[in-house]
Amino acid sequence: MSSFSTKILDWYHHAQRKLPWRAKDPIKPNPYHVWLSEIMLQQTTVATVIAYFLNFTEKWPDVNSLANASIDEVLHAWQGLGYYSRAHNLHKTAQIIATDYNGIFPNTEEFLLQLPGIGPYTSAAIRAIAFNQKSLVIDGNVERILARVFRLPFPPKDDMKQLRIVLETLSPNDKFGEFAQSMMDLGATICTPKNPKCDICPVNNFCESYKNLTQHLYPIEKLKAKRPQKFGFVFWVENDKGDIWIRKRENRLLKGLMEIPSTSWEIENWKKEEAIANSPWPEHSWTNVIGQVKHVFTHFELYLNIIKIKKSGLDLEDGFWCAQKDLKDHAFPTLMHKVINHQLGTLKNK
DNA sequence: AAACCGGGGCA
DNA sequence: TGCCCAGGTTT
Repeated sequence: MSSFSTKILDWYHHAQRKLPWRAKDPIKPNPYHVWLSEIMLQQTTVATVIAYFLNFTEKWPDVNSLANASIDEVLHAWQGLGYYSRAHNLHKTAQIIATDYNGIFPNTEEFLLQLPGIGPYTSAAIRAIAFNQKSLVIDGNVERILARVFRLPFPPKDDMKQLRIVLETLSPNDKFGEFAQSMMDLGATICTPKNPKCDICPVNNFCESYKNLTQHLYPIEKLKAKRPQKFGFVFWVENDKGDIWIRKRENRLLKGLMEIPSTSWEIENWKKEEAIANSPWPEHSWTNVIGQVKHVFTHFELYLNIIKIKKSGLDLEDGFWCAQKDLKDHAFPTLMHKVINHQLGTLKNK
């Protein structure tokens, strides 16, 4: 009787899922590609990541060239991908590897964990996939598979130690990188959150929940808190030439990205007069609200009211005029793309 | 231990 | 529209 790992590795080789960061067989994995893809894939789907990965590797073919880029260039290439602290940490880590490691990726947990943006998951993934070391790679896919195979009676994140123990019992003694990737592929394509395709699953013989057709009951879920709503105003300022006043965010949320100036975002909606009093230009006569934009973050829903003035010769320190055709050269979060699109139509070159 | 941090895909 | 997701850092 075949083992779990034999079955899933056979399936993995047969499926031959082609992803741009995956090395083709005789060629060794490129640690730079593995690292870059793993950072991009945090909280982000494969379909979204592919285009960003291709663009990054074309712009910056190796870790040294990425280290030599400016943070603004990196943020611009990252815009739309979300979780922008990943881009800051990516850039910092590239510079550390270029200067402290002579451009060579470290391959031990001790050194990998010292790099910004690399925690236990990413360290394990890099060691397995880039260096074929034995490590226990546990992401959301693997958690879901383990919960179903073993009918785990608790939400997976509540006991990571137990997860490592049961994963160990399924793991092979070689092909560590392929096993890690095969588990994540299985979770992404067969052992999916909804409607898992158990009838064609290569390891359904090993799955205790499938034996009782209880796979839909696993993993056990935690209760989630409801997302609060927040409200703000954005101030659309144009001069005679049609240029737009923009500035760089200093707040921790969306730090380093550009914005159309806005109030803070509060639980209570602003009255228009209060919002204006808190704008950089409280003395000017603003239009009524000319548009509204909704954006959902992980932890709150944001509703923005847009108001507008036409003004030239502003003399503020925290921003600058940007011609409409040059907006594409700056890194805006998707939230601000919605505001710009509302005013100007589709922003080109997004 | 819990809160914080974005966005796109999909039913 | 609501729910899902290839985590790490900060508090």
